[in-house]
Amino acid sequence: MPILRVALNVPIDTLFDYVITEASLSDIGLRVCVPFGARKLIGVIWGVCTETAIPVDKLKSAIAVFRDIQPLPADLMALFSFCSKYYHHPLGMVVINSLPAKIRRIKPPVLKSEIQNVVYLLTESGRQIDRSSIPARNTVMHKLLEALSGNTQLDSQQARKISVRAVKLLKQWTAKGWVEEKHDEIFFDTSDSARKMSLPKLTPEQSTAVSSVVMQFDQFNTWLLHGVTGSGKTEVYLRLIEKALSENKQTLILIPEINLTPQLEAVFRARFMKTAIIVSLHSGLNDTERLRGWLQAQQGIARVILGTRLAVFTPLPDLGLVIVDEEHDSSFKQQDGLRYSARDLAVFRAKQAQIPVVLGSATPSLESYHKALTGRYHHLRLNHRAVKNASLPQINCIDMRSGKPRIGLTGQLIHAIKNCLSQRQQSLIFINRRGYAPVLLCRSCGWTATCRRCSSRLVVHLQDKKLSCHHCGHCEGFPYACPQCGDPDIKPFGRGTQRVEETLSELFPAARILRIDRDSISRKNAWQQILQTIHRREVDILIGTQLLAKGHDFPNLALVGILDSDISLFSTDFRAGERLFAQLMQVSGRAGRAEVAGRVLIQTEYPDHPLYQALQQHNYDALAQNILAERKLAGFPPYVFQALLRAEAHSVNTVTDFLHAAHKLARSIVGSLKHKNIEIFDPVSATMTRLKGMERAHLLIQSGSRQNLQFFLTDWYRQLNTLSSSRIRWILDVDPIEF
DNA sequence: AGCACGCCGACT
DNA sequence: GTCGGCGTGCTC
Repeated sequence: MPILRVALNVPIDTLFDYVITEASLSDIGLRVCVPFGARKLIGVIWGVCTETAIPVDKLKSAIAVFRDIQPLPADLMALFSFCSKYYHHPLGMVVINSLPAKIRRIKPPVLKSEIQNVVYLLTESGRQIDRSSIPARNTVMHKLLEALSGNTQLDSQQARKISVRAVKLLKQWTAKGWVEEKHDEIFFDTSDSARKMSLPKLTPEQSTAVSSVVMQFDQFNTWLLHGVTGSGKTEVYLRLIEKALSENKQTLILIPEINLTPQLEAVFRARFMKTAIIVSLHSGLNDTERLRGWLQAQQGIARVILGTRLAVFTPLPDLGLVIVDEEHDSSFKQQDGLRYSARDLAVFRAKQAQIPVVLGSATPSLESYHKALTGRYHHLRLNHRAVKNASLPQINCIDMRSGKPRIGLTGQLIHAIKNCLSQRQQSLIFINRRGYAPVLLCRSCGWTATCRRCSSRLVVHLQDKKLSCHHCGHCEGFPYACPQCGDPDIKPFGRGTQRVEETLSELFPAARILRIDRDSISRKNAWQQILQTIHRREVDILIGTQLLAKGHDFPNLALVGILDSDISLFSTDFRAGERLFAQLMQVSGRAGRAEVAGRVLIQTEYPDHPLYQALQQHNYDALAQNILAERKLAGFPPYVFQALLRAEAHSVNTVTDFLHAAHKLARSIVGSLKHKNIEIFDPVSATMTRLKGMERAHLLIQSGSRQNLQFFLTDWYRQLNTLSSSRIRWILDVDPIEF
């Protein structure tokens, strides 16, 4: 009897064998339902063979093989294997967790209308409904009828935009005969005329970039598309996608996890609406939508796949091009469970498929930049802005060494805002700290409000009279007096977005001020409305956190003011400088993108700091090379490769005991002389020592050779498994970016 | 990760 | 005498 080797979603890095009456090699990659202990699980058939090392009395029979969906393609399975080996994470967990939730269930999904979009339209009797007979308070019904009037078709996604209940209503109306369901037929005009709409003219730099990649379109190459903000990287992507489409290839585009997906999606749809199906895979999708996108990609129906990091695991039979936009963005690195870097895996996929991969950024990660400098990546530069007359903003520091203003805003910045207001231009104040104030302080005893579950201070949110922990979400009421000494003189200390908003509305009572941070964007589609409000010039002053910094165009923005960025200059995290620079470059890039000249003012006590100097000169290279030189000297990435053993438990002792044992183990493994070049550090507590009630610490391993590090980790990981107890939770983080 | 098994304290 | 607490260990 044949034996199935099955990958299961359990934290044991091994395949499990099952007997089955009939199976063939073509079943590899199919889902299978198997008994596992006392429960039933779904797994993926990783191999079919006739022998097993497992004693016969232990072998069980598989329950059912699912053939509703094509097996996972071999290249995707190879990606999973690589991922499991490289990140030292159980294979089954890698595989199963990257599949759409609907096909991870023991009960297979109902697939009938998944792939083809169903559209709804009014029937003859539906058109004769007397709308006045429907009570006015049934607003959803009215909106839906309005949307369907004039023979308009709606798909379920459009219906959901009207209301979440609209989809259900459509089903009810279908039953009543008011509405009919139709399978949307997909017509594509693949003629040249359809492709060559009126395209924007490329700048010489853009043309060079496009033609360089196009010339080597049939081989693996990593291209670092290094273009200043507003230089038109998106247009380069669009031309390359067009090339891929013309060769009948699929394109995978990875984007950071921010609310910018709809924007980019709209741009892509506008360009390729007539020529290709675009699928968007982001966190806002429900299970059905995600499955539909995944299946359309897997069947080759979708030609352009736009998604956040998880999309790197999509099956793509005709993959011809990979793009990673904002490649420096840290959201490409998963920060729990399997801690993979979608950017690195994207490069792996391109290599696998022997196709080009384009990493785009205005401020590349130092890892990528270093690879470009050393020739492993091809460096493509866009040094000029693409829009006519749009120049890079002028960036200046406001020297605060002579004294910090009590209200947090210098006279110079206030004056600049006033100027903008009088010229009816918009300004943006960037402060990367939400809430009213970061600290609540007792003036007489020095007590500060701290979180019970985390080693963090509670942030003052004055508007709802709450103290809130930005790490675990814990919220509590505002105390009337100091809980330690009883003194009622407790005061918010420092500044967040809310306080800046308060100050500015006092200074400019007539100005229309809009604060944009995670607190102000509570509702889901509020973001779209906010952007429209800004574009319609219904706002004079914007106040925002990094939410505002990324990717959006604000054509009328003339001034960006940056507050309190100095803290990051002296962070213990060696990547803080790199991140701050990227962020400030990014937010500065919001100014002067169209024809309004832009200006950026940075309030700082360190105007001579190399980071600000480089920023003022728009000189990424100077700073990057400066930091690289430091890193080389100090022996930091990208000159060494790191792995972090992260551990957490309720008690500190459990964590330290485990890490000390792991440390001893590591030393003995290295001592056996099998391993070279491995540097083992002592266990230290994490930057956030306590998080959500868990004590956290870690142990760093470093090596000048990625291969040496991997050899070591494989040995170490195997033995760590025997060391663990139920009290401790641990994980290996390969190429960590947070500590 | 689950889930069973197992060994000790408070209940009808 | 048993219900249930969660520590330990196994899952093809």
